[in-house]
Amino acid sequence: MNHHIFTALADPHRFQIVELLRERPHSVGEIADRLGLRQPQTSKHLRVLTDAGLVHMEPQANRRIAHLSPTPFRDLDDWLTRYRPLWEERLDRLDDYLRTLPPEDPTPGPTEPGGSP
Amino acid sequence: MNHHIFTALADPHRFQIVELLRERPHSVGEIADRLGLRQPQTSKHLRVLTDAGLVHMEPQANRRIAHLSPTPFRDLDDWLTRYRPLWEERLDRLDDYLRTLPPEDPTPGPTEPGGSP
DNA sequence: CACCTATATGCCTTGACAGGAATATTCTGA
DNA sequence: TCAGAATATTCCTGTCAAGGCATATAGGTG
Repeated sequence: MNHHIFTALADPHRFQIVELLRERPHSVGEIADRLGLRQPQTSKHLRVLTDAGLVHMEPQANRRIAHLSPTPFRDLDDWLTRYRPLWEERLDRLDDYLRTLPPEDPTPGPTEPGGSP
Repeated sequence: MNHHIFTALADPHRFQIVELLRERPHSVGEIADRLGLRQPQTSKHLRVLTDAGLVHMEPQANRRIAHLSPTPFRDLDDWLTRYRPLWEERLDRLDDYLRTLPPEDPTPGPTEPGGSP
C-alpha cells in the first residue's frame, strides 16, 4: 500500500477536491471557483494529487480537466480488505474482539458492591 | 469522513504501527522494538493514533497495550463505497469511464500524416 | 518507603509544506 | 504575428510536525 495516498488526502483542501471530482471531472478554474481557492494553490494541489496518482489531467482546448484515477482507490479498498476482520465480527475470533472493548467491565472476581468506601 | 485518519496514516512510522497492530495488539515497548523506533517517539505516535481514533490503549499491569479500533476503518470503508463506481465499471456509465482514459486516441478529424512542413 | 521497569511529557532544532503574490508558460483565435 | 484567457511556476514566509534527548510520572515488587 502506497502511503502517499494518505499524504495527499490529509490536506483538507485536497480532500475537498477529491470529493468534488467524485461527482464529475472539473477544470482547474472550476475547482478553484467551487471551493473558493486561488488558482495557483489549486494547481499546486492538483499537482500533488497527480503525483500521488489520485488524479490525472486531460487537456481540453485551453483548459485542463481533472479526473479521478480509479487505481489508487481500488488499491485502498484492497488494503482495507485485510482490516475487515476487525469489524466483521467473526465468532471464532470473538474473544479477541472482546479484548478490543474498553475495559469498563469489572473483572469477574471477588467484587461485591460496597466493598471499598 | 474525518480526514484526521489520513493525517494519522500519512506518517510512514504510524502506518507501520497500524500494520503491526493489525496482526495482534502490542505493548509500547514491543512496537518500539519491532519497528526500531525510540520509546518516546513511539508514545507520541501512539498518541496521535489514539487522538485520531485509530488505536485505543488498554492498561495491563505495568504496560499499555495498543489495540486497533474497528470504527475508523469501517468509516473509511463506508467512505470508499461512494468511490466504487470508479473502478467497478458499470456499463451505463461507460462513456464517462472512457473519458477518464488518456487521450491517446487522435480526434477523428482531418489529420493525414505529413500534412505540415 | 525504596527501587526498578514501562511509559509519558517537555524542550529544542530542523525540515517540509501550505498559502500569498507576482510572473512565466501554454493554448486559442484573429 | 499579437492579444487574451487558462494554467503553471517561482520566491517568500509562517506554521506545524517529527525526531533527539532529558526528565517526569506511574505501576509493580520487595
